[in-house]
Amino acid sequence: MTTDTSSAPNFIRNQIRDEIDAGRTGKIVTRFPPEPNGFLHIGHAKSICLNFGLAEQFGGDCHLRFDDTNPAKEEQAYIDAIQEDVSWLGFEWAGPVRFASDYFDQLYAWAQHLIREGKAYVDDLSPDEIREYRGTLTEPGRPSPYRERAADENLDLLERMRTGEYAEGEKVLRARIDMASPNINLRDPILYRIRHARHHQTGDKWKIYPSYDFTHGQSDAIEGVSHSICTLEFEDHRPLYEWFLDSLPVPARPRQIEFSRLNLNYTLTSKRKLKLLVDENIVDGWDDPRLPTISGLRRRGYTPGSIRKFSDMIGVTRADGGLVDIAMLYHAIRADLEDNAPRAMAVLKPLKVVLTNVPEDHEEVYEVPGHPAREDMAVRKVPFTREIFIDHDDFMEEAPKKFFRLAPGREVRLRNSYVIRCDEVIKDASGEIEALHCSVDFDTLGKNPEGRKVKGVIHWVSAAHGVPMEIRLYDNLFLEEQPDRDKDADFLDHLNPDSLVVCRAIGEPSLAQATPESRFQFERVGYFCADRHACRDGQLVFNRTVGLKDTWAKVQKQEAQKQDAGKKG
RNA sequence: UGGGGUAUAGCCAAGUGGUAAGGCACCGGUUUUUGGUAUCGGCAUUCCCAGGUUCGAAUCCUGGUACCCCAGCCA
Repeated sequence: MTTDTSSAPNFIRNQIRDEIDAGRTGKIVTRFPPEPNGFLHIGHAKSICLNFGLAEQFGGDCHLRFDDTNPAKEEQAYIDAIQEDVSWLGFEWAGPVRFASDYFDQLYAWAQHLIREGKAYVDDLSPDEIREYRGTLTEPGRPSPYRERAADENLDLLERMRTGEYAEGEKVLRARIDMASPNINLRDPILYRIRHARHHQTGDKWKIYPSYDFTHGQSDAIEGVSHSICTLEFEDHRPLYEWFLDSLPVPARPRQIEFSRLNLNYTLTSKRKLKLLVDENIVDGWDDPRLPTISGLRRRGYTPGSIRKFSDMIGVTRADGGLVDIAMLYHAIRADLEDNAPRAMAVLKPLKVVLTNVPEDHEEVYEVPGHPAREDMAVRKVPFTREIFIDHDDFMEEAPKKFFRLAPGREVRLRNSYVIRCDEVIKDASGEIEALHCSVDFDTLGKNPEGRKVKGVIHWVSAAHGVPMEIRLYDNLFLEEQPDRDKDADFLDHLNPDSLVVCRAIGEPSLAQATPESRFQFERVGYFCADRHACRDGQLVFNRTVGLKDTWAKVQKQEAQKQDAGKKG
């Protein structure tokens, strides 16, 4: 898979191009600024591809900066996981990993600067009172009684907040802007709040922590970020972002640009809700293959290239309220794996077939290409014996005409091997099919049979040589396109009870060598990835990344609908 | 009902006054020892709606409509 830089244009890229052409900008510096309060998901991947992609395209830098201003929600484990995800996607940040907390000293000095300028004050109002004084969407706010405090007093109070003299919630530092602004973000936003919490980077040094608004733009400025790209919900914060840059002696003048965040159907891209699924053990951790987390996609079998391709496909715009079809993600990974995944045969629902005209001790071994179009991939040895397994879905006792597979009296090609005919169906006492007796046409190896056309080809595995495997068939976690659309309902009501189905499968012997995270196409079935945790110590465990397109399933569905309509009509 | 945004096909999305790119999905043909892949063809007389300007409008103007975001000491 190519890791070439995206060629897809977008409004941000066009804008930067124009700025460069007009000589209005210097070095391009972007940043990816996650808060380490959870794992990254596909929506973050879009932002990562955008920010790192822009830096690559324009010969600039992209920083990785943790926006760690709220120690109550953050953990070192998330910091580690986020770095691994970004690296896995194939991006390298410029310079060291950065933290907003690296700038806490500077931020504090700037807060003092604001106080001296009469642009900030310590407020003693309680959280409830602050909300009340803030007004509503349609009514202006009122000034706090503490708004006119003298600079010296404010300086002293802030210092005492810093050293832990007050309890949480007792005091805050606020910007002094405009309590009547129609933009609520400008109604004296909070700059610092008291938190007696240990911070993962700064330990117990601070008892107060700066807010996002007071941190973000200044951090960008300190790092020399030229373009600070974020999602649409921060658009209303831009005047505030600029107010701080205008009010402080910052070393650079970054510009904030917003784009719309990604919504994918049949899943969730809300960190809070993903965390709930993890915390409630509804899924198997943050890297559960059903989650749209980067680590979940990885474990499911997605490649970095496929995620980058997907990002290119969906584009970058300011249009909101959209919902991207997950079929696009499926397309992206199929396109990658079609070219790059070696092929193998695996039987998910084994049905024994006895080839009655093959001697008991007969054995032949085929050398089969690893990939139909890639000669660089190693050939594999596929043994053929009297007893084999085929997939239950490839046999029907009473088969419709359009069924090109095995049925009593019908012929089918064993992939890479002979044409066989089904002579007899063996059942147990309860009437369940136990095995099939078939006969081989030995004149069909590598050539078509005389005088008749055999349309069907099915995969199979030698019973004597096949290796047992656990296969995990993953499907969408939710049944609804937008599980959290109804704000008053519980999105958990839409969970798909069949999002994970486990199969006891049998694979061709070459699969015994599969290493964790190796990917295969199981021919006629789908793409599978050896589970990075469970596939070890001789255990073979594969996750279904995505199925192959299935025209037969589509035909079946249409036939069923026709029958339904027939009954009703 | 204050403020800030967004509307182009089932979905994503180019397009910036010269006569609607592309991708996904879908439908059909060809090839095929994967009902896969590949390949060929189809898929918006019209751009949220209504007026207006213009030789010419998705693009400009006016007035509507729908949807998204904001009232955390979260980010």
